[in-house]
Amino acid sequence: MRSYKDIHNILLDRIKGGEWEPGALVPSEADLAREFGCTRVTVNRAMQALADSGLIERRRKAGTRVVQRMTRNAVFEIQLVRHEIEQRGGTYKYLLISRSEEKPPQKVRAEMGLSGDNALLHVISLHFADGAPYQLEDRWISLDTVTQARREPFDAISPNEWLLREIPYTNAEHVFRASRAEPMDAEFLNLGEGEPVFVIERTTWLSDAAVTHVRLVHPADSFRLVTRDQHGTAL
Amino acid sequence: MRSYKDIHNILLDRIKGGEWEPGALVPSEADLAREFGCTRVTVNRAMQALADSGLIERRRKAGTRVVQRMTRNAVFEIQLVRHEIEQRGGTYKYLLISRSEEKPPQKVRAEMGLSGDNALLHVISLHFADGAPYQLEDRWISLDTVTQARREPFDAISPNEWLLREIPYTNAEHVFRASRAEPMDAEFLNLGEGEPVFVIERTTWLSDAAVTHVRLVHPADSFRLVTRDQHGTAL
DNA sequence: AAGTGGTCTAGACCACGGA
DNA sequence: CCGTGGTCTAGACCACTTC
Repeated sequence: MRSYKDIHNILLDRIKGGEWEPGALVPSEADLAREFGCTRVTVNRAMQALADSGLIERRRKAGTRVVQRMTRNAVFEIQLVRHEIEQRGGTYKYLLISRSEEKPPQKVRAEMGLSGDNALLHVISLHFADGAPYQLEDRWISLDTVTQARREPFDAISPNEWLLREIPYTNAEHVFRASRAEPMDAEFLNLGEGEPVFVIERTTWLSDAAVTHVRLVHPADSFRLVTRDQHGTAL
Repeated sequence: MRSYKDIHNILLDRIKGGEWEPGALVPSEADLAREFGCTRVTVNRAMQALADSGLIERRRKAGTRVVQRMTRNAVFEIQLVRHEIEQRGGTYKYLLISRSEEKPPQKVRAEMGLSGDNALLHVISLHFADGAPYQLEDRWISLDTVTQARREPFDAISPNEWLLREIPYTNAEHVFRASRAEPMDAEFLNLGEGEPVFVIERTTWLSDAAVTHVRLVHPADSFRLVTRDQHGTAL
């Protein structure tokens, strides 16, 4: 018998192989169901998977077409810094640098979409791989959303890890860029000022409430982000 | 009536709201089906969506649990450079720098997983935004996989655009990093040597055959990669 | 109006894997 | 063993959108 996965793969091959060209109209579910000797539901499931991975577009009555758009998606996995390091067989160390309640700069406030001028929790810390500074974490935490953070010293566990363990989030925004080491970056990462660094800025929300905004700075030489992407592999 | 999307959202709320904590066992499909007054299939569909977005883990007999593993996926969209620039209202310009058949350096060969020592097509080109160099494209194209490339001069259309239009691919690997401008980068991007750049290296395959490997270099100041991610949003 | 995808039900069998 | 998820069928109704 043909499972929806079989059908998915067959259809995938037809697209990859060029049998169904970009923009082409694909047979209807009913036709394919007849062809494969199964129910329309089964075909539907295979096609939904293809649509989810962005290879086809479906519209009622208009039918299903192979996409023409020239964008593809790439997926990367967000891990704990600690796991990232340990997974490569490195030794991880964490160091708290400072922890205070402060009013954030305008830029952070804007990024998090905050309206009032409440103080946030500002935690700066450092992550080491094999004894060398690997990542500087400069983080702002909303005390309105994450009230528990007020009681957490962050001296033994990084905000990164604590938040990920304690606080769910629903939305995230990432910005990746190359930049020059700022004075603080240079000091803690043992770099000359202006040397290249890889910066990740991440803001997360729980529903509409901002949770945290963080700036993660890595020495350019010791950091790379890798993705491996396959068509048809859903998230 | 309750649709699978309703159920999906209800379950999502229970996870987000902390009613079902990380690691907790979720009721069985049969129980939930009774609770919502629908078929098990409908519940199954809602749960599959949650599993796809990585919020729950399901195992036969063991049941379904809210994940504890704290990795999440982020998705970014890969566009044509031209579209990227035009979408921001910028003016795009393309310039071919060189085009030749050469044996690639060992590093490129390894990245593409090539065994022989065939020559590849080596195309270097430059993409401008509003008159300023935006991206240097240093690309190797497999002439075995992409025989048509031999006849394409790439003087009017960039390899980036040509490949995306002509050649399907099935797998891709991306590496993102910050780096120092190499001599060639500095020359074409109007940078001082050693200044920070943002580098993307992409290799793509069609089934198991390598298609192309490219190194895309951007001045650090004018490039950022942004993602916006929501739970439950499949690819 | 009619064709196409979206979804549900009721019932069934199977595959996996924990106890 | 047996509970849980994985999947299929047959039939049905609905929702959308183009013709």
